[in-house]
Amino acid sequence: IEGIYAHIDEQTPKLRENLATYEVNVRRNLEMMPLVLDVPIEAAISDLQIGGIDGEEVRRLFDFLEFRALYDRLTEVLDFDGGAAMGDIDVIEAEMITVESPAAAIEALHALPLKGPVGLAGSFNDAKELLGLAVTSDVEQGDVLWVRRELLADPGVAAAVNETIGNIDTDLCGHEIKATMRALFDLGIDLPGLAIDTALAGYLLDPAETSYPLEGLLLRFASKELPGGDAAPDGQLDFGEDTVDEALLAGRRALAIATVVAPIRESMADLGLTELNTKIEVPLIRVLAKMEHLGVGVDLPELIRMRDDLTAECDRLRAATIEAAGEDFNINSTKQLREILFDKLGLTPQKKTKTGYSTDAATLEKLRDDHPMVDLLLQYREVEKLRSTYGEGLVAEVGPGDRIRATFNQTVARTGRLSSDQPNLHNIPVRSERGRNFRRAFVAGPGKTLLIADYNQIELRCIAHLAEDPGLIGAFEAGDDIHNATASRIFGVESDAVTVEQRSKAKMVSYGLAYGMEAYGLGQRLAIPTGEAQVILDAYFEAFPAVRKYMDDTVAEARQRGYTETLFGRRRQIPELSSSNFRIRQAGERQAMNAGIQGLAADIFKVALVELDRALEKSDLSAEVILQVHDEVVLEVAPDQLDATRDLVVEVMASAFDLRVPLDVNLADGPTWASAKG
DNA sequence: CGTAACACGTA
DNA sequence: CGTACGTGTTACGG
Repeated sequence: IEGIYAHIDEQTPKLRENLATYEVNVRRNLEMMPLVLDVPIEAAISDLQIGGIDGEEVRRLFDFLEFRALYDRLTEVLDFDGGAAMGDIDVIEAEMITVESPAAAIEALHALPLKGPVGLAGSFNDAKELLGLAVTSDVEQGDVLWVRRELLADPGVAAAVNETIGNIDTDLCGHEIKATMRALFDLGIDLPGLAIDTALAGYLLDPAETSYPLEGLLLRFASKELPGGDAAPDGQLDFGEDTVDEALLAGRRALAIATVVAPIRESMADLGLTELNTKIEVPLIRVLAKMEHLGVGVDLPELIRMRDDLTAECDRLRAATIEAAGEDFNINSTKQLREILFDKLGLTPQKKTKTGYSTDAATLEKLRDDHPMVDLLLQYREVEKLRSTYGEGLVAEVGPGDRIRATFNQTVARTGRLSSDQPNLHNIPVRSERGRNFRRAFVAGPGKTLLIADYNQIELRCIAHLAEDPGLIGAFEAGDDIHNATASRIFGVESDAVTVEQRSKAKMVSYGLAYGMEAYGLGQRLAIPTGEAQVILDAYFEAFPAVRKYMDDTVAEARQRGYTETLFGRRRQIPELSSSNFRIRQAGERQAMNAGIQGLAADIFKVALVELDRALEKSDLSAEVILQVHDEVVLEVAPDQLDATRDLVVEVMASAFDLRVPLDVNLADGPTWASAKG
């Protein structure tokens, strides 16, 4: 506790700020939910990140921070008596049912009651290989069946799993279950009956968290703990008991999941998240697991060739840049580069970062004519990026069958989008010619071809729908080139008289405003004075007045409620909206403006993905979705089914959701990902 | 070894 | 002084 106080002395201003917003939330909770107040105090303790200290210390901490009044109110309403509530937390314990033969496993699986929520927990080793499966048998008794991997690999056992917990009617529950589903596909096991994933539920309740550990949910929603969870902190030796076996750890987790499901469902219902969860997010888990399981084919020799070519050119450009600089230095070090450019060569700094003058591409672009090394450096940066991130990076991720199997994260992006890692397939280059070449290395499997479908201007269409702007809606309904139509209205010229430059500016404005861009930012991007940018912005809002009203209303509503909500009910807290810091508050306003737009587009896309997978499974087509990039899907298709698959994809994507404007879908096909061009 | 900072790729 | 991400690199503290 002394350590905490010492820390508080340093951090007091920041802590006070956090606690101020926290207090607002608790007060609101107190007013809104006077009967379910066991949640806030637990949340309070975990929010303060002082888990492990007892009630008396919590009280002292509240006291110290001058929140004694709040504490008193909480204890009064909660009947929370300091120490007792913290001390008497139940610990989850499991009684494992283990089986030694396929026959015993099959019998045990069929003997599972499967009544009420069934907790399922996979166990993995460091290499992320599945070690076995824990399935709750009797949650009250704490009985959990453990089936280890060797038994799951038996076809009879796999079939029994499919027939029991794979049954669509099972109330199957998991936590970060996608990884388990993905591993089970290898064994021919499919779990289409999944009803809820508690980590995903945690994300829907608050998408701003960085992770959703089961331990935290268990404490918050069931006031229980997992034993042995408090491993020795990093850097300290753990002199605890012998290694607990994997089966028991997974068993406890399975029980914890089954325990926490009911109150989590209640919370989701309270926030209106049930339909979003059951209709979209949960079904999406299996679709993503399938995509991850299949992976995308790569032309490995081609990829290696590209990497080697880039390496050679990198070496050449690095040498040339250092030669031009007249001094050896680490070209990848911005710190060293700054000294060369601005101290030694005396070039004019453009803008500053936290640690000194910036050396980013925009800066270097302006200095290009001032010294020969600048142009070489820009070339080096471009090639080095391609070499390291995409050349080396992609080659390192190629798996069995020359396929790359990324992870599609469903609980990361605060807007509801997906993200991809290991590798990130959402940022494979496309804009520059050289970068785009990497897409030629993403290929269809043997005897297959790729079909690529993407939504045309989906975010702008979302704006048109949300703002109900007659001008925007009219342009989309007429099927006009939207940037041309916008330019025509902004600059007051006939649509056939719009110049390339005007169209480009209109495009910049359209996308900028979805992010809350202001005149200064627009001016920077268009390389024009802020005043001129303001004129363009004013003209835009005059042409599309409903858009400005939508933006204003959205921010006002978000500020009043403390969160934003998409059309599908996806919530996002934005505490920055009540910050006393002008800059932070403005950032919050931009996030609020963007959340409904990007979020709606993400929701529509998720619906399309789920329905596309469902329609393909129902059809006799063999096509499979293998990639997703925010508004684009890539499918692997048998060439003789191309026409039929195209029809189905367009139909499903275009009708995923009824907006006030049509959803337009672009199609392309070919042997590689490069076949698609916007 | 982990983290911050910078830079830069995508929608 | 435009939103949302993930990765590679260097620098730096423990």
